[in-house]
Amino acid sequence: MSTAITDPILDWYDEHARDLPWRAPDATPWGVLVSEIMLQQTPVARVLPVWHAWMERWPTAAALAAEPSGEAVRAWGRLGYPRRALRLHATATAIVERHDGEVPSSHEALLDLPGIGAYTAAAVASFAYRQRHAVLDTNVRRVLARLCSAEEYPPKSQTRAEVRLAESLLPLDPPTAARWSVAVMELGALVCTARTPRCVDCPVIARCAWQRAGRPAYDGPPRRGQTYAGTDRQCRGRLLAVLRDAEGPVAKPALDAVWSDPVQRERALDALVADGLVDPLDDGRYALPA
DNA sequence: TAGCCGTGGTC
DNA sequence: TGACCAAGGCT
Repeated sequence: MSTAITDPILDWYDEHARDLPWRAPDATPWGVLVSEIMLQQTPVARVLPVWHAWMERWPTAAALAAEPSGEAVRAWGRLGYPRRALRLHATATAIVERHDGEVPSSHEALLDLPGIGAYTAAAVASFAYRQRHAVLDTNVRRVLARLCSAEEYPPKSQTRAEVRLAESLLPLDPPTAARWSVAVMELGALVCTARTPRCVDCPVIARCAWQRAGRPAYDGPPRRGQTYAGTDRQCRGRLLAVLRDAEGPVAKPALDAVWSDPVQRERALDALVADGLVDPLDDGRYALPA
């Protein structure tokens, strides 16, 4: 633990943290969990309205578990990666069945829930229950890569060295560790950004190895560009949007209309059914899952 | 483990 | 303008 790094970032966070609803004093563990799932690969600005509507409608895990999973998929709207909605519904069900309706507080129990991996388990345990865990998301990995390794970007996949580094920086006191975790994430989101870091606003610029090295440009393998137009993903998105926007079941021609290539369309539709995002009815129509 | 899984904003 | 990016997880 190095207070020379942690203290300035904690102080910076106290002054500059965004006022986000899932950080409010009255935020529930369920609200924190919902926010973490929604925020996976999705910007805060797009999550905010959906989170508010979601929490209004389903203030508890039990409330969500009482409804068909298709309602979760519909309420997910255009957040993207709709399997997250399905898994969040499954997690709500598991919380009711296995944890008496309460979001579990142990990292291990959280990890057992569908759609919750190492990051999200650590985030919920830290932010909802003030525990001490290394919280390694894309923001934290980037901050630590620059601050401690003089690299512009972290490695493509997470390494044990990164985990060890994050653990070594964690303050010993659990509530302080939890605040530190959210503080580093916030620093990465607002100052130590991927594209154009605002180093002039950085509270630890004097300690930054990347800064000292002259901010060398990333020289690793090319960071994968994810093309989208024409992919199965785009096709799936179009098909699911038809079902989301419809009141009830939809006839096949309505789906055929949104994608011209029949081979790709059928493949995508089959995959949506296999994923449980689409329910093929006996009468030949399609619906969101019951 | 690399590839897959949505969507929209940014520069 | 199009490539890159945004609080990952699963197989």
